[in-house]
Amino acid sequence: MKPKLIASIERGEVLPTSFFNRPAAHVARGLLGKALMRKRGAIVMSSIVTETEAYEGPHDLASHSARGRTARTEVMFGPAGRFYVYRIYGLHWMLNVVTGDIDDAAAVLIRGVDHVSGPGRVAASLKIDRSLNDREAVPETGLWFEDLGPSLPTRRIKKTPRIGVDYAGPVWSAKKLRFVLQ
DNA sequence: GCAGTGATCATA
DNA sequence: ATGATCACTGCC
Repeated sequence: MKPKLIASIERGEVLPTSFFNRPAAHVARGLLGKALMRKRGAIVMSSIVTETEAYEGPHDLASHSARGRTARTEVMFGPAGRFYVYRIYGLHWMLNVVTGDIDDAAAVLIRGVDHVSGPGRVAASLKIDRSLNDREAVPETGLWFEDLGPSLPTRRIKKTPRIGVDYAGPVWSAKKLRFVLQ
């Protein structure tokens, strides 16, 4: 399904930096049901976040930051509310938003919006690439989040292990840090 | 099931 | 410089 044009939907409040300056799991859960806004030229699109994954700090063996501070992961060690965008398998862009305090090195992966399933497809549908890396989630960037209203009831949120993180070992691959809007 | 695809990082 | 790995997707 194509994202709706902004003209046809109600506008919400821009999520502030403080929203992201919390533990990754809280942010991942909190982002479900929020609007992911994308502005390119004169076109503004709005998509509802339906699936996320939390990647905690360097102690989380599934997190890129567990490998230490590198050129790629540098943004994870920075302030909350910035995007961490990287390419995987030479093909797909992954969209994350950094969470927690500086040096927490945590982030949330956007895995699904509306009827778009899979993080690579999310980025493709929103025309997201490296140019968004290390940019702030504010309207001026052209990519940001908005709160549309009341928070979701817990029963609509399903928690499961994260996808594709077997390399993290039995303990961290089993942690229920994936959040899906039912 | 598995090929495609290339950046990234450790090793040298 | 070289090689392994990869928070995936699409087609068999």
